[in-house]
Amino acid sequence: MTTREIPTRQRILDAALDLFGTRGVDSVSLDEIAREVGVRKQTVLYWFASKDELVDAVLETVAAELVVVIDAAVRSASDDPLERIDAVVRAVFRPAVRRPAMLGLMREMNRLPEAQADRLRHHVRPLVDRCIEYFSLEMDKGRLRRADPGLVAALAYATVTGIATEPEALRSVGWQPSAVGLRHLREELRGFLRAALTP
Amino acid sequence: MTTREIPTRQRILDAALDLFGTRGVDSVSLDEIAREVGVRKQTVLYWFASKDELVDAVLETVAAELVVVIDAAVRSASDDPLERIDAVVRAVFRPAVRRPAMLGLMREMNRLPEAQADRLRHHVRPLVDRCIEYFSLEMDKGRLRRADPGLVAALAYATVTGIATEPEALRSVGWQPSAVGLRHLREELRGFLRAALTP
DNA sequence: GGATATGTCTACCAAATGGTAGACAGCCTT
DNA sequence: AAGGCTGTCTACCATTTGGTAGACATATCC
Repeated sequence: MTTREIPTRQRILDAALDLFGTRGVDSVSLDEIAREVGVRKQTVLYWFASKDELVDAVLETVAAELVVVIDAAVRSASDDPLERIDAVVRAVFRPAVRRPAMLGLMREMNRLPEAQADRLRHHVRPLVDRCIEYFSLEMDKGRLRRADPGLVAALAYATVTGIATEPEALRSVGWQPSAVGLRHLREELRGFLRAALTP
Repeated sequence: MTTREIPTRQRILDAALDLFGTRGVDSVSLDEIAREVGVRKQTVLYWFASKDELVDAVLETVAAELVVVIDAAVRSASDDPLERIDAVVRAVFRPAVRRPAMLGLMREMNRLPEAQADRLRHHVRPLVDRCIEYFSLEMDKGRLRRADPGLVAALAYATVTGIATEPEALRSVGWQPSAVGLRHLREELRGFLRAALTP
């Protein structure tokens, strides 16, 4: 294996993300991941000492990517808070289009054993704090509807990710998770959030 | 086993709901359910031919209960659409307080294999249709913000259930799923939806 | 060129899982 | 009283799972 190719470890992480995301962490066996990568299970266990460790690594990857992408959106060009929020929404939806498994994994995050959930919170926490701070600021300026900034941030977050990770409700009304479907949805959501957040 | 006690079948359903909801369908074994009920695994398999069938039965129970409770809320006393929506929100949150596993199971609904998801949709579909019809009507009357009624219904639904089933985001801001925490949350959500849905 | 390190493999294993076969005890009907 | 039905049990089983031990090949360093 020459050093020019994608290293095995990375390929394992990629395959694991896709499989965990689409079918759930517990339903996917190491064997399956190994098969997907074209390697033996023991090779997976060589790079990650246990399945738990692999799960942690995948979650960290996702969390880190999300944090980066949302963070970039939060301090986007525009000064208008609603434009900023829309940028965040776009940022959350973008990975959904490019990589549907990402959304599944966000859903998986809510059903982790407490130990793993804790490690994850540690990553996301600073981001949440920053958002709350920002919301609070804009509320003081009167540019966002006055309310408990923490709860509003959580509500907005839960709304966006709830929509993103709960395709069931949306599919029931004929919506399809295609790129164009997502754009339509995002536009509707934009109006929804705009109305909910402005004074 | 006299007929006065709770029949085994029901006790199995109850235990399965709790376990599936809190720990996820795949992570719970038949043995575990049986142990919870105080019976052997083979007794579980006597009442439900396979694990799949048990899962189906549990989901049907939950779906049926949700449909009834939401349906009742939809045609609640008040004529004000926002009061009605609030009644629905209350209806969704009530089981959350009384039986946290219910929420977990609602989350599980989004990660079912396609066959089971289909059977479930069949239950929920009429309810969704009714909601869409209602939204459409109120929009015509100008009492709700004009928009694609299907998408708005889905958004509202996803918002509520997203919030209800995604405690992660809320716990990050110090919110706790206690009865009083839920009340506080519901009040904030009420304002949120009111703003988002009114013209 | 030989030693060492790295990465992947073959060969196992113990535990758990969903599921089957069939015994058996109590109840109901005749 | 006898035979059948119902509900639960004991005893297995094949498969899958996460994980271990150690062989083997290739590359790197001295």
